[in-house]
Amino acid sequence: MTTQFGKGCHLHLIDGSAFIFRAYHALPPLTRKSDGMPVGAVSGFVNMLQRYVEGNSGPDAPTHVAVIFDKGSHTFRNDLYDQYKANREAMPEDLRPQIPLTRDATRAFNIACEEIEGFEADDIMATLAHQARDAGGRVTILSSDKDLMQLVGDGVEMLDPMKNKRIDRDGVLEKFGVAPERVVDVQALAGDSVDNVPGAPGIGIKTAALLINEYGDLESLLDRAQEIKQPKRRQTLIDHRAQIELSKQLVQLDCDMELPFTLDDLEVKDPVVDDLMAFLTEMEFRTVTKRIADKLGVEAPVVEVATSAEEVAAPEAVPFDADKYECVRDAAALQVWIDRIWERGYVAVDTETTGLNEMVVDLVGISLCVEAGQACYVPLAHKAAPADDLFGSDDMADGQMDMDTCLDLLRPVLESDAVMKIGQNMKYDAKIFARYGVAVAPIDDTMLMSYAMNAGLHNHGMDTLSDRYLGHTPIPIKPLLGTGKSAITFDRVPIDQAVPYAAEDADITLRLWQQFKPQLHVKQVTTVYETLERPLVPVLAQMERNGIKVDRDTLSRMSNAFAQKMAGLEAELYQLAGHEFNVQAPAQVGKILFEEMGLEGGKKTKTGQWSTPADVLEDLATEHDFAGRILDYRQLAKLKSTYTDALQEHVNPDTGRVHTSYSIAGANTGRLASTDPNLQNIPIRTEEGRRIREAFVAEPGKVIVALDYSQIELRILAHIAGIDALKQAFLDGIDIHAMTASEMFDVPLDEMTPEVRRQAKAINFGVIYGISGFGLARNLRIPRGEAQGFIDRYFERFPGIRKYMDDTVSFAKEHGYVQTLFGRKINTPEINAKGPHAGFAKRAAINAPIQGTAADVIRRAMVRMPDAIADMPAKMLLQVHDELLFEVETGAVEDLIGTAREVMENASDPAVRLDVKLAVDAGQGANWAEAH
DNA sequence: ACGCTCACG
DNA sequence: GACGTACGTGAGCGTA
Repeated sequence: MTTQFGKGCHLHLIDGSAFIFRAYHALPPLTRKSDGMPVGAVSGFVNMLQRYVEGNSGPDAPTHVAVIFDKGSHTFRNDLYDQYKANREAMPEDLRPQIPLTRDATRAFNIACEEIEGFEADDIMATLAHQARDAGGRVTILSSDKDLMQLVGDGVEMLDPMKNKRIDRDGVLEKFGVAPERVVDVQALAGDSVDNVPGAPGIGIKTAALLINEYGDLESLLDRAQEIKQPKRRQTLIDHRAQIELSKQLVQLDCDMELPFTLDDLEVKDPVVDDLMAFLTEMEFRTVTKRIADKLGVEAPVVEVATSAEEVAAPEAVPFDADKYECVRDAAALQVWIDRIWERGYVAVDTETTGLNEMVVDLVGISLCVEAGQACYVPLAHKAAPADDLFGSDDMADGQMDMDTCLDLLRPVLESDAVMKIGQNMKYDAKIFARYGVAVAPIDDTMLMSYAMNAGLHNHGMDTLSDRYLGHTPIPIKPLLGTGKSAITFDRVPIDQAVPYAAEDADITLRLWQQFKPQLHVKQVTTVYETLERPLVPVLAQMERNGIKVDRDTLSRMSNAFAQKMAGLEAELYQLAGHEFNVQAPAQVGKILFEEMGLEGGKKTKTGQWSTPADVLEDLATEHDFAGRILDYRQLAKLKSTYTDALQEHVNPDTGRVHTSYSIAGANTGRLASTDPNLQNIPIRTEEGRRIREAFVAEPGKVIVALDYSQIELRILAHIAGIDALKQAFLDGIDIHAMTASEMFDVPLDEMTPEVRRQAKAINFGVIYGISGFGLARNLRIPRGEAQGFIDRYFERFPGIRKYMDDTVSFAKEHGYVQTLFGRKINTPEINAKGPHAGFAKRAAINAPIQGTAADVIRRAMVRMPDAIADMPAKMLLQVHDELLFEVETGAVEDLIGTAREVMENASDPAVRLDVKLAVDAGQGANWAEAH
């Protein structure tokens, strides 16, 4: 019954993207009950298709129809002009997962559904319209996009589906002032701010049409531009000729594409009722399913809708099956996966490497997963022989793709805006890819999703998440790599063993994502995830890759000096003790102090050993030199081993710099943590330790700049607890600890003694930590009763603080979590515990909103910083909780300080209006010691 | 592997 | 009435 497309045929071309966006914006967010999948746009899309189908009767009915979609964001137009559509807003988060479903919906209606990588839907429609016209048929384009108006004429018309208004030649003339053939000329001149087509500055559609009508076409106009009377207009056309010609190329649709299908493939077919009903049921659309079933004259299938998330069993589990994972060994096999990724719009990615330090390790292989249970591993650099093979052990194993070939094939998907790349701790993989020249974006991260939802409940490593949320224990890596000295790197793992392990990681990640993504809304942490967690990934990746220059010679000299002093102290200590012992063993030190010397005040740890912490030794030091010497020795040993020695090992041989790694999901409160090495605890409190910072230097011609928030936690406390006296003090720029002391002890500010101020300062910090009489007493070394008196006095003067504390604890007891000002949730599972646990949990709950809000503030500043300083010769290097460190060219220091301070001081805006202004102190110098 | 101690905010 | 406590981290060392 197939008829050849030709005279008498009528082709309908539906602009799929326009349908999707209209559907998305017309409907409120709607989620599928069973799993929370957003389906609002799909529902709207289905409605529009249904209305379309219903309206297709009578003599004007189409014989052929197709819905045409965009695919990928990179087209030949981006090659012509990299700014094409560059200012287009990113696709909304909850729309992206619905895109593949709109394809499914179209197929469910048995309507042809077409898209071609690298081309816009407009080009496909242009080509089809020309083919149909040339074959003698009629064409109707269902779209209101003015870019398509150039196609109108000779049997091609547009139909605005919203206004139900047909647009023919006259309609185009009305809109553009020229015939359809000249529409591109007008667009080339007028440009298009939506698509970021430049055009000619200062010329709009009206003027453009005037000029084209006068000179006939664009080429003639540009050739004869000298003749234009208005001087400004003339000059614009002469100056911007290249830009105008480029614009024409951008707006000109491609009517001669090679299509992998023919018009005949687009013939109108009746829907297959079962397929359509199956799709609607799967989407859990009750009303729409019933309506369409009625229209089709069939019984509506029962759509089961769960009443709450808890009642729903886990989405029917596809069992984990390592045998199903594919090993991808050549380009053809990889291409199959890439095609599937484009079709899906998302992919879970995992990299395997030769180690854990992403600045050093080599890429060994890549895993991909597009659907639960369906994953592959692409081995790239596995060695042929195991490590203990003495002969030819560096030969590559057979059957692996060439690294560059693989990365070149994957790069388009990994960099495409249209494909979401899903990872578990994506910062790691993104840094690896970055070193291989691939800029992975956009990304989702299951670790960060878990962190946003479950901070405080458990850690967010893959093993934990898989066990907890998928009920599946991942294949352990240990048996593959071995332990200790005989451990091998992943490139020595035989490929057949690597495949199940590596592919499973991607499979797990995808399943976690499918589960977590819809839950972000339910748990109301989407904004936290999207503004405070995820955007930090590229920012931190860049900072970590920047690294900071560390001068090994400086450290080395200090290390030698420390060693000498330690040797001297060691000898003295042996003499004082009367025998040799291990100075660094607390148990031995305790034995000497509390048994051999018989000193009082010793306590034992829960393991039964003598305890010798610094504060105890400090008290003893007044009685006996031994304790003081131990303290001195310990300080030096700490500085030497942790800083001057270990830090040198962390200098990267390629960059000469130290590259820390930040954990985004480590600290429950939202703070970052720095590891390998920890650069957030470089000494500063003692003069000797502080000198370590002299080794953190700027390159020649550059300067280290440090900006830190002044008293940010106390300011946040003043805001949250609404303490007017504190707010006023910050407003007036008064010394906040002195003010506290003055209020508490009725001492005028100008008679304040350092001792009284010190006590008030301890109380201020104590408040932030969830103060207790015992803790304050120990900190200030005063009797417990006296400390309690201070606290009572404090609460009398600042009753808002006590209220904040009580309110916070009762909120935590009721809800099981506390919140920062920006909505970050910190779970408090122990808050209702009995016994000593309870005290910990209470204090943590009191502290978390304050510490967490401060953490949120600096995160916001960091996310905004790269754009703010983009045109400055400056790099952001480190974050130390309330401080950001930069390396800046000497001439740009003041600029950088001005801009970065602005970003930091206003970081809470516009989400939160703080009653207290945030203040930022700045310093600069050749090294970190000078900058602080 | 774990506890102790100590470096930072 | 006793208990055991300042909040949040990471690293190096000694000891099991």
